Formats: sequence, C-alpha cells, structure tokens
Amino acid sequence: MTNYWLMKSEPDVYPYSQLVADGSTHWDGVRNYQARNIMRDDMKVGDMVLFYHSNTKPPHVAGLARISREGYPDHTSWDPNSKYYDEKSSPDNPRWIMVDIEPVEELQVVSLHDIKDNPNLEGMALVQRGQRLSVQPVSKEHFEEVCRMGGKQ
DNA sequence: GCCAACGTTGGC
DNA sequence: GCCAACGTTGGC
Repeated sequence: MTNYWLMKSEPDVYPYSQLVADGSTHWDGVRNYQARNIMRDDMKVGDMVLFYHSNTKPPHVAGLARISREGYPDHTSWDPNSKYYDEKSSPDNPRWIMVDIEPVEELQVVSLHDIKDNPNLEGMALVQRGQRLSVQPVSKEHFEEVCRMGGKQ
C-alpha cells in the first residue's frame, strides 16, 4: 500500500531542481523525533512525496518524489564536521534516521496560498496552525488534489 | 525582521 | 515531573 507524504526543503539549501540533477538524495539532517519516527517506521519504498519549498516566496509544492530507500541511520549525526552532528549519536547507537528519495515529476507551482484557498484541501496538516513538522503525512485525496493543481492528471 | 508556535533542555 | 528559558521553524 502506497502512503503519501510531504517533505519540506528550503530551496536555498536544497531545491527540487537539485534533486532532479542528483537523481536521488539522502534526506539527512532531520533532528525532530516525530519526523524521525515517521521516516523510521512509516515510510516505505514507493511511497509518494510532495516536495515542498519552505521559507521562500511564495512557499509552494514544487514537484513529486518517491521514497527509494527505507529508513537507515543518518551518518551525519556522528560526523563532528557536520552541522547536523549530535554527540549522543554513534554508529553503534544511531539516534537519527534518514530515507532516500528520488524525483518523479516536476509540478507547476502550487502555492501555499492556493492550498489554503482550496476547500478540497481542508484539514491538510500543512495548513494547520503551528504545524512545523518537516516530514508529514498527506491523505491520498489531498495528494491527488495537489497533483491536479500542479497540472498533473 | 518579527513573532507565534512549539520542541528541547536543565534546574529544582 | 514541572516549567522557565531558550532555540528553531517558517509564514508574514
């Protein structure tokens, strides 16, 4: 069974175009337990992802991606030279998890504003007050609606 | 740049 | 186990 997710990235840091250029990437640097648990327990190969650009004007969904590798230890967590270093994580006892994703298809920009304006997307985690999780579940219906808004049939 | 929301830390 | 202080997120 395919699940659907939304993953946030700041385009200054890692835009969707970079994922397309790279062919795939490991989603490192997540240091939030809720997001980690989702990546560790819930994300499966083949699950579909809305790739969201945060902290930009306007914030928007930029494209579709797919989980290409299930959760495994985030090696940046025990790399002292990484900005994601966590002294409490080690190869023997990894605290943080990442997944790999690959690009599927670029979408026409679906802005946060348009998402908020679409009654079919009511209740989407993204538009709920104070929702800051960088990795969040999306219902099949909401996923498909965003795809439609992005010009995909 | 502001600030609301919220997660984490650490003293007690 | 409470909670104040602090840091981060991310829209505006």
